[in-house]
Amino acid sequence: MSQKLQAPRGTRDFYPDEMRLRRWLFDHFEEVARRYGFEQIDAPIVEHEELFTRKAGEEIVEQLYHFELHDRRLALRPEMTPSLARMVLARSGSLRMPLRWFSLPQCWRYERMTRGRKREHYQWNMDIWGEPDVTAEAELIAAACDLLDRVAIPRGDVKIRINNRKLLEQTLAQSVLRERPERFAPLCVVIDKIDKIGPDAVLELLTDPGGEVALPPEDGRFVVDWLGLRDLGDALSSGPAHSSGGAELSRLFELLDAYGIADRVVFDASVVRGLAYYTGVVFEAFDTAGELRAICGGGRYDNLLETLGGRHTPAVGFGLGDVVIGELLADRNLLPDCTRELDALVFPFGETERRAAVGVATALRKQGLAVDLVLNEARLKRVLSDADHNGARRVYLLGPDELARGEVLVRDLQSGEQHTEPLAEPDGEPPHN
RNA sequence: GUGGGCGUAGCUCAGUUGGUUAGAGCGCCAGAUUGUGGUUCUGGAAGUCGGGGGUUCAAAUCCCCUCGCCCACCCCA
Repeated sequence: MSQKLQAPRGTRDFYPDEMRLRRWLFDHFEEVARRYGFEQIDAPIVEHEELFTRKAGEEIVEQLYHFELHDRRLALRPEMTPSLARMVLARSGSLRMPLRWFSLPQCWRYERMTRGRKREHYQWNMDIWGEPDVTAEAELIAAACDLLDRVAIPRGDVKIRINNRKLLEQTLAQSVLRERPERFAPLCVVIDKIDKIGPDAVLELLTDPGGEVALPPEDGRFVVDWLGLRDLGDALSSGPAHSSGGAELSRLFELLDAYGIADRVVFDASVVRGLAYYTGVVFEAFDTAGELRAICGGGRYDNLLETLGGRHTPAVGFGLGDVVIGELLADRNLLPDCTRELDALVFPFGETERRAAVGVATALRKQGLAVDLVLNEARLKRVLSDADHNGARRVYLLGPDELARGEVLVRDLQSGEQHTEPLAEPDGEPPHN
């Protein structure tokens, strides 16, 4: 096939087989969102590029799909949060807080591909606006856990690492960053890489005199040592005396215990996330086997609306992409067998019976059934074979004999049993989904 | 970006000392008489052997270039 006829690298076509799996996953996203009282929103996939450029060395900004059209600089959204913030800002006077909004945006990022990383993915976003308390974080983390349960990932195969940028910021504010608090965001962007490049490389970046952070070596060492903490108690005792960030974490873990998910979360001082706008609690889900990149990530971004010119509005959210969780499910053989489902197939033997067949199909469709009507003149053998192939439960057969008697012959494909029904009111069963 | 592997029918793949019309399984299509599927049997269609160039009497097979896919590393959400 000509290369120009292939989908661009890193993008996917969804044939019915794949689409059914996607539908299955999205149904779970939507159902969890519904159970937590979230309402769905959407926004344009194309935004003004400026909405996404934040100059903190974020990779997400460097990997924008962008283009210029009629003197406008536009970009495909690499994530949903800026669009969401834009929407909140536009109606900030009339929105009744707190808000619980979710979305299923397709997001784009131009980067080199590896396993679990494409240039396009669908990301389930769950956000709460207007709630400064960590009760919001707890609610979101619980929702993420519910999703993992719904797709049957064994408890323990995925855990959620939690940290609080505020705790780190408050710790560093008294020492390393006392003279340069503005370097905190770029510092977090660098720290985010620690899992991928290791502590030594992070130290190098932090202390690079030409870098955005440019810490003295001993200060860099202090930061990297801090990141090694995995026990909240240790972090609290070695942090500042009355850190609100530490107190938030203690409270959050308590709340998560109330949700019954204390065993699925861990404190990890090295988690900061790679986006500049996070201000407080940050978290990410990862597979405990360590085979994949983060499955889900999120956190609190209380200042984002202000940076767009709005009023200070607390907000917290997470994103969970379809690609990584799809890999995880495929690896564990947890993807369901989604077969096509069709309630009925209606078959007129010839054009003489078509009018009656249309009537049967219409009546069944009015009952809410999924009905395929054979559109051409076909042989019965072929029609039954098609019906079988397409997962139809019943076939409504209309030949000259049936028409003469004012009946339709109904064949159940599972049992092979047949019975007749009066043509006037064919008796479909309720839809099965 | 570097290294390695792969690219033959819709899919999974056979096919080397270069040698007639390039194969299998699955799938697809059509039959096995009159209006009955999932099984079986028979037959059929379908491939610029990823693309381009070169060597040769002759290339799926050898060489070069190129594109694409996979893995690892590098890099990075």
